[in-house]
Amino acid sequence: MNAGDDGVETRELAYFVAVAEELHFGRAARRLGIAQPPLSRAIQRLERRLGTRLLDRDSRTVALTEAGETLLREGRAALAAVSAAVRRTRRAGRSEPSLVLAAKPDADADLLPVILTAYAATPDALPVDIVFSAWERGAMVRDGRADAALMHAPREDLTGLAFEDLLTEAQVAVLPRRHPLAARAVLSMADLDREPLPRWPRAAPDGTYRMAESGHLMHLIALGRAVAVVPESVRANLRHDLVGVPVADAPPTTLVLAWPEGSRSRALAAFVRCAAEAARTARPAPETAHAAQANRTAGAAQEPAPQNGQTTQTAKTTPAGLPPQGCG
Amino acid sequence: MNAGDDGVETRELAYFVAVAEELHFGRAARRLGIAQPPLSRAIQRLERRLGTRLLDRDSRTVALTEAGETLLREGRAALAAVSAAVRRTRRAGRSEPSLVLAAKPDADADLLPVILTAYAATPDALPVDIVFSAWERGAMVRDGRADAALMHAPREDLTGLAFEDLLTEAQVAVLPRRHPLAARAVLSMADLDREPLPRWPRAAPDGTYRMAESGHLMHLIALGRAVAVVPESVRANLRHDLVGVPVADAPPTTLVLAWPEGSRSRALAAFVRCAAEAARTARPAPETAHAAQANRTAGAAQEPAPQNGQTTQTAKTTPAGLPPQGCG
DNA sequence: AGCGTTCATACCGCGAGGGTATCGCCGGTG
DNA sequence: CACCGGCGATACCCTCGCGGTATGAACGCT
Repeated sequence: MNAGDDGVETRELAYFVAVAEELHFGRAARRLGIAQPPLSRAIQRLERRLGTRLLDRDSRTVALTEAGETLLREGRAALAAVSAAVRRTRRAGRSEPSLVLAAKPDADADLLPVILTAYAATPDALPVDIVFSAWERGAMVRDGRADAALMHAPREDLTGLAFEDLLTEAQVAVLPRRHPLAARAVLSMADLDREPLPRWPRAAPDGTYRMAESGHLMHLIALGRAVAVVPESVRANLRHDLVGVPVADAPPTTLVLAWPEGSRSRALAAFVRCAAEAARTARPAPETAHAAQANRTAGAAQEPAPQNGQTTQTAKTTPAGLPPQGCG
Repeated sequence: MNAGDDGVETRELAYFVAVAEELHFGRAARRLGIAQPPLSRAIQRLERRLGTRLLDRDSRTVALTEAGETLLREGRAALAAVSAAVRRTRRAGRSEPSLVLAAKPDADADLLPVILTAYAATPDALPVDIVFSAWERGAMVRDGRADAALMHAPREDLTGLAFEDLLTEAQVAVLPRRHPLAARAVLSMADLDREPLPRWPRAAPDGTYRMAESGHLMHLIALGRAVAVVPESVRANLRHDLVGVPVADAPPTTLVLAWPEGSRSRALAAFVRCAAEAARTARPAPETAHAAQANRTAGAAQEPAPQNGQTTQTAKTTPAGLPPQGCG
């Protein structure tokens, strides 16, 4: 019933997104591998089709209009959806199927091997490819590059994803062994606020500075250039010159297995079930009390959608297909 | 960094979706308003680009392959995202902004007028357009036709939406006044299972048979052709020949206000906040004074003529700007 | 004023996309 | 079993949209 579009093609969206990101027709055209005039015309055509001005441009500067802002945001989402469709279709067409799991090194609470061996013992287990990424795992699941990802619940943005809790743990501050606070039995966030050092994860929403690898961060900490607040399970793998001190009032972190909303893959459902069970049996200990998932908020990046105490809750869904019973 | 697509255009996706839905090139072509040969070639081109066979066709029958299934699903989502982007951009470009709220007649627990008047009293309240739709409200929010929708939480699919709970209520069975069970003080789902009548909402996930308007359903029930399990608030508006009997083990229903995940609209955020607060304050004190609201139009309009059950009807509610009580 | 930068316009050539005609295949049928 | 009808694929043509080059117009800078 619904044709789905209005003659707006993905190419045009990609063109607009490029211009909106560069705010410069020449650079955008170069990035797109085309000349500048066709790009100008494409934007004009798009504006004509939408019946709205998208960019305020005065031959000296380019700025987004209100409509342009929304098209940038929505257009990115639409392009991501298209390329997710393409990727997932390609993967579904491969003759030898497999699962791609995105993980973050040193951040799986040593659960990864447990999950993998448990799943491998499953009747129709597929091969599982692991890809490591420190800060793109959510995007990888969303755009079809990965089938699932291990992520940290309140810290990372889970909008658009379905997920299953694996393990909730308290957080510790990672400090140099000789740091004044390192001897304390427990800290508070206020203690760290008084530290002159940059703290990680930092609140900065823009991609100012990201840690490509946790080893780098640990090195920085050892050098006395930063402190970090991380899930307590990383204490097990800390360098000898670092210590982890519990932070009493740091919100607990939940390791979750996330996958694209509405996935119908039977294999994925089996993997999720298996991972959840593996996590449950591997950590039979009833977790550290406060499990409150009250504000599992969307706004990891940028400001949260509704600005006042408004909380955006993400729907928690269960894997679609009915997974087969038994996990090894 | 990510171009966003692979040269796959929305037109091609729409073409494929049409064929996949019709499973017939000729009909699909007719539906798309093009001839059949170009459609065949477009599908072939798409298959070549994706490197996968999407349809198994033997000049007598057309069937989806595994990859085709996923492209149908994902492609629909991608097309919805594109048209959502277009619609939202168009709306953002309009000079006189407004909010579009999708509601279901007779299913708002009489909360709609409360919410509307409360929001209208807000400082920068926008005009609110109400569109009624019995079973498409989620899709309307997802694809940008509406900014928000009143939905019922466990009953309706909220994936891809952010939402805020407004009101949780128990469910009642609607029965003809002379029905044997109508005299009972309370029922169980098992009682209804033993009924030979079709029960609504039915479990059938496919769009076998949908009730375009609740009046039709009520009529069917009065005729003794069906029974329904609905939120207890509809008892207030039941026909005289029907009664509502509590169903003890029916899961409670939550009326939620849902909006697109990641919306950045300030107006929407204000509306959501206001609705939540209105619901909270309206609840403890059941309807008394505000029933005679002049603005009752929204909740009262019930007889619009949707011919094929598909059409939705709009009613514009301008903020009269009279009522007291601020919302923030 | 001259120059460089930047977006818009003019004009042109090519190829993708659509149309018509037809073929090949298959299943039903008298 | 030959014929017909329906369907998707192929062949061929044509148009128009997209991209390229050249140039114009507006603006900032020196």
